[in-house]
Amino acid sequence: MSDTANTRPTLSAVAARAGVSASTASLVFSGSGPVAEATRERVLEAASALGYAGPNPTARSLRRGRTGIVGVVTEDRLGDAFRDPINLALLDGLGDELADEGLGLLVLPWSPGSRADLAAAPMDAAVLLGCSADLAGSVELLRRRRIPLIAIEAPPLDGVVPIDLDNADATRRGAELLRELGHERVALVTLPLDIDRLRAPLTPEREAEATAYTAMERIRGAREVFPDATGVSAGASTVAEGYVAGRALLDVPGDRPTAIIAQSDLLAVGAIRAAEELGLAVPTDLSVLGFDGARLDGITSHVLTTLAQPAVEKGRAAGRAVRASLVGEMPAGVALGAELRRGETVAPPRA
Amino acid sequence: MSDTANTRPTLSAVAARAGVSASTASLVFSGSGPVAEATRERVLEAASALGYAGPNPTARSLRRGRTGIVGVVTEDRLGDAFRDPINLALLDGLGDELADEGLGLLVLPWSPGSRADLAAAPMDAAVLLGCSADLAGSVELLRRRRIPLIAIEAPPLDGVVPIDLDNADATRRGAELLRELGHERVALVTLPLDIDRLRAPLTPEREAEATAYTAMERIRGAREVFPDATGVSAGASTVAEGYVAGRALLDVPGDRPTAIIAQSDLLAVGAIRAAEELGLAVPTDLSVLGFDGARLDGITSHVLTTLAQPAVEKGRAAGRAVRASLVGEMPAGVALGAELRRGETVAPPRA
DNA sequence: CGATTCGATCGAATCGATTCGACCCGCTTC
DNA sequence: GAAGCGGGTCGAATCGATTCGATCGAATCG
Repeated sequence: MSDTANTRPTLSAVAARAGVSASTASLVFSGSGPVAEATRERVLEAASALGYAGPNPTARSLRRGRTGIVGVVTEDRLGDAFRDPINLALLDGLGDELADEGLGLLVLPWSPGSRADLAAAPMDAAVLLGCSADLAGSVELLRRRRIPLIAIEAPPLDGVVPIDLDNADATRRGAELLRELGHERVALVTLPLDIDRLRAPLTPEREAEATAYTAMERIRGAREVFPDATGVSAGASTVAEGYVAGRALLDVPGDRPTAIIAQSDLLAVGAIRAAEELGLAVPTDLSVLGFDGARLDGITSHVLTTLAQPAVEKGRAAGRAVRASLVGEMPAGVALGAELRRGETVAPPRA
Repeated sequence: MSDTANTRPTLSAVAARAGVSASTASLVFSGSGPVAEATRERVLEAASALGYAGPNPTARSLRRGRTGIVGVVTEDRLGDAFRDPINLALLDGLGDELADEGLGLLVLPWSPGSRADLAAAPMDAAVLLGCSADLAGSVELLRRRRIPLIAIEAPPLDGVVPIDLDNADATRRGAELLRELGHERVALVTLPLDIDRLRAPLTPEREAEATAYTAMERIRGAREVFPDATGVSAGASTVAEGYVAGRALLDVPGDRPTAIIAQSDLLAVGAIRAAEELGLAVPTDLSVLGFDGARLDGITSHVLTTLAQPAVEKGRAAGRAVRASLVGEMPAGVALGAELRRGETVAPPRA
């Protein structure tokens, strides 16, 4: 107790007190190398007497060239990124896979302008998650740091390992179902098209300038079946936004769409709510297709027809890619598929 | 291009190429100290020629004694901790407050046994978030590292800055409202009592062994008004768990409770759902009180009567405490209050 | 019994920066 | 013209560990 200085004890201090060299003390803590039992005990005793908490992580990282940290680059505020159940599922998978390796997740909310942190944050690898905007910019910055980069559902980028989802094809299959049922007037409710997250009708101009890869791929898939399909973009993947979008599409004079392709389940639920509020029954008066198939704890009583994606597996795949990169391999990209899950929200259009 | 070795360039390499000393090159990047404009340019030029991405964060951290990282110790899997809207709101506040300072959040899901990471993760401070179980153990470990510790709603701990909520008092006020309305048979749906998260009726034994501070405080507050109140503990703060708890409390022979005090809004929603499924109208046949007052995007159409807590502010307060600690101050703890928000889910009991 | 091996330990170099004090030089100031 | 000053640069120490190669005694082997 008495010799516990008010400064953090170092390994050398412990070694000195135990009467051994720093090298030997280091071996005791790192476990790499033979140490006599008696010595080990003396060192540990000295450590606990000094209140030594183990090797300084920073110093160890410097020497070893590994921080044990994986950055997760998300958009926005932390909370927003994690508000989406699909991201949460992904995090579950990612965390799982990395925890085994003792890797921690450093969350890097990233907005254009604040890129300083990306350059200065200690990490061994980075996972780019839904960086719809200016992905290229951040990638460039990170690439210079020569750390492995894994991107979730991003356009192909040199030197970046892609973890992909067949967004276009899955949406196409969903759209085909609608067409087979007889639908012709189909409207889209898309995810935000860019960081501005404008809540507005789709226009060729807006689509041309869109930066959100996932949203655009899903639009593309829908158009393969309904080439003229249009719709509105939501400001976020939430029920509230889906509701607003739903009102915009349904509360109009003239011919309403008979089906809505929503780009997330939350948006779908919102659209359904809007429909019901307008006196439209789902699926009798309106079919609604979702995307994600994530657990929507308590959010709705409808069993959505949706394109269920393997979100946890997406995270796991990313985690495995990170691990592979860290041992020097160049992991192959992964392409995952979503599966059309038939629920109770689509039906033939009313005659 | 040609002299870009396959190894990461260092500051010295840049300095050498620019024909200056490492010290001067360092000044260029850190900005602390005068550098002639011409020199600065030469250094930056050399840096970009070598593809230098800026000072190695780890080395910088070692020298400066600061990592720029704040650990957030949560329970469980990442996803679970973030599934609770109240934690998300807290993260928003915390992230906001820390981002200004350039601090990143390192997420440390912590389960008994895996405490290795807590010892080895580089961080300048740690925020303990809902560490119901074995808090003492992790605190001891972290305290040895001499880093500032901030705990959200935890029992008082030496050397740990508390960010508290008046859980007991708030619940008491909610309970008083119920009593004033005439309720006598009141049941509790509590948050998990410990890491086992047993979904089971409350018993004196279980309560005695409970480790979840928040849950116990809220129980205590309720008992100040209804000393004999009992109920069930949920396995998580979710609608599904609330539903199960609600069934357990309501689907019974004999006298049902006329009111339920749920320890979170999600649990309250679940309980309401259970009630309605049993043909009980809320609030006519059953009053339900929630806790949190967080945004429940699209989860329910009921306007909950609840104890709204300032979750974002809780995060901000934690963030401020972290910042204060980092400049050497010993921040005072903060005690926040929840406010009874009258919704449409409580009413006098049916006569 | 000499040679070899092995286990235990240590010294010194190293990881990649930051920072303090010294130094040089050109200018002002009395 | 000497002293003083301050901008600009550099050398060397330092942060706290890890790790490689060397050393040394004891045990094994032929």
